[in-house]
Amino acid sequence: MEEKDQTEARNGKVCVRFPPSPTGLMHLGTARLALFNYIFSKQHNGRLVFRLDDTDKERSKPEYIQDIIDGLGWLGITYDDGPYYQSQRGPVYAGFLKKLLKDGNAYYCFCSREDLEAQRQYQMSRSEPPVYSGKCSGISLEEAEARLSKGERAVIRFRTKIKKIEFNDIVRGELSFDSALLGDFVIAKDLDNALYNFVSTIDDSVMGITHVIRGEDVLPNTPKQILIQEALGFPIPVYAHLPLILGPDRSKLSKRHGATSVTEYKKMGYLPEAMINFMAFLGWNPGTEEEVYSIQGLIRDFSLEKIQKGGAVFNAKRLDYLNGFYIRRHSAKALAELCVPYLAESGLIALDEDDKNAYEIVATGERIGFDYLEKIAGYLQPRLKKLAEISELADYFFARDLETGIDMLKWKDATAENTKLALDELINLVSKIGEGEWTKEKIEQAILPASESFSKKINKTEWDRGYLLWPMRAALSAKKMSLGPFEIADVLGKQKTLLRFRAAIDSLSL
RNA sequence: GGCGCUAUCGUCUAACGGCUAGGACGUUGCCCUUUCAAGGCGAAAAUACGGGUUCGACUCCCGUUAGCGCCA
Repeated sequence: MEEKDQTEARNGKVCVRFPPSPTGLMHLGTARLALFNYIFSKQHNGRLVFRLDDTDKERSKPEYIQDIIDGLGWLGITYDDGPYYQSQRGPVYAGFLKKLLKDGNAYYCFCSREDLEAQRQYQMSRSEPPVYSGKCSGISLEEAEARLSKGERAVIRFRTKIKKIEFNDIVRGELSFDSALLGDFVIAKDLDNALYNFVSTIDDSVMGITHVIRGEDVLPNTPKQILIQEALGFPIPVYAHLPLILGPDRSKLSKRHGATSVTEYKKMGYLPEAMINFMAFLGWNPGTEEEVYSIQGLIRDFSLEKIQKGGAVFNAKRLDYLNGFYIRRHSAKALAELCVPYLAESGLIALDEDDKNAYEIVATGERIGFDYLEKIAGYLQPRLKKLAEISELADYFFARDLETGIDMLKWKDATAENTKLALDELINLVSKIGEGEWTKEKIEQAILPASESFSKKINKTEWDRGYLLWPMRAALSAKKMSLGPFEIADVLGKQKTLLRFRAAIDSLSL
């Protein structure tokens, strides 16, 4: 409720921001921050500003910017304003630095790195807080500028007022910091090179950000930012510091965990809706037992107040489960459409430039329609955790010759002779099914009863359909694990099914 | 070293100060089944520790421990 009051007090739209540093690919932690800001802005009919905090010129790369933009696009996270680039906003920051200098809220510091380091070591050895001594705080602006013009080097420090800084964090409640422990901190290397902490504060204020929703790793920066905002007469935004996403070792998710970028998840065949659902439930839950949430559901039920305070370890198995769940929710048609790029990527099929509904099986040159893919997708649906797995699970539908042989084809203790008998029987049964009635049900009706009597035929006392069905499945798939035999036969069609049975008999080399 | 944040099954989490501490993933047993999945029904699995406050503490307070974060 308090949050609402502060929101209204801003006399306008709620405005949030997503300001990644493009110094690496966008991983889950960053994407989740974007997601929560997006949801919050939608809930309040507000505005989301996209800003690239690219002041680190060495580490910021255009390809990382592209990766972030691609990732957001894929997840369906849109923004209302931006992207802004901090690297292009130098004059704005210089202006505010000059103002602080002129008002005496900042000053030039000529202390050398070595002196500062020595002082810090000394303070730490005496268990004192490592704060700047304030040695240069008495140097007037005129004197400082004179020294600068003579080529002396200096940084710009903020003149910290000793006070208790208190603010209300939506996630963490009342927080208070003693500014004496901060000292006069550095805000810029010089007028043209303001530091991260300073520029992001300036931008948040200038851009009218009402709610700063960010990771708790920057929580210790907040008092400094509030001090800067106060000195410049800016309103203080509402803060919400979210718990971090952790790697398996419980440390902040980063590159060394192999933190996968969002675009990488796309390549592996994760669905954006699964990613959204998964990310939202890292640190948040609706307080009910409902665990399936679309973006619309999140906009309806999400609230910052319900966010967990502790960091959340990323659980890949759960993501896989969710992804499989969402895959199963699609229609066979929709799933097949999603799978086409993966099948093409792995070289199983080629797209037809002229006919959007036609594909070519690369290994055989055979032309197939979309219905072939749709059938496969429908059958494979329960086994798919990631879209990219389609290629491995469906490869035998796109193969020319299969490697079978006795070890693959025999069921349990069956001999090569038994197995040949089974395949002969299958050819016989299948031949009787007309092309026009070639469906999974018809094939099953033709073969299942025979499979029940077949074990007797080869003098097995135990009733076991496997003596007929395993060779069938193996002959059609050449795999120890695959779809059911009737499903495969259905997809393959009568001709290819018979062909594979004969090839299997040949592979027995009797 | 200083400051800060955090603490419920292996993981994500639920539980106005009041039930056998609930759910999900994972693990596991059974069912279904030619294989592998999916599905159905079960099981094991947690309040970090120590003090208070209270008739009663996962919940509130203090301390300890541990983890993490920030500062160079």
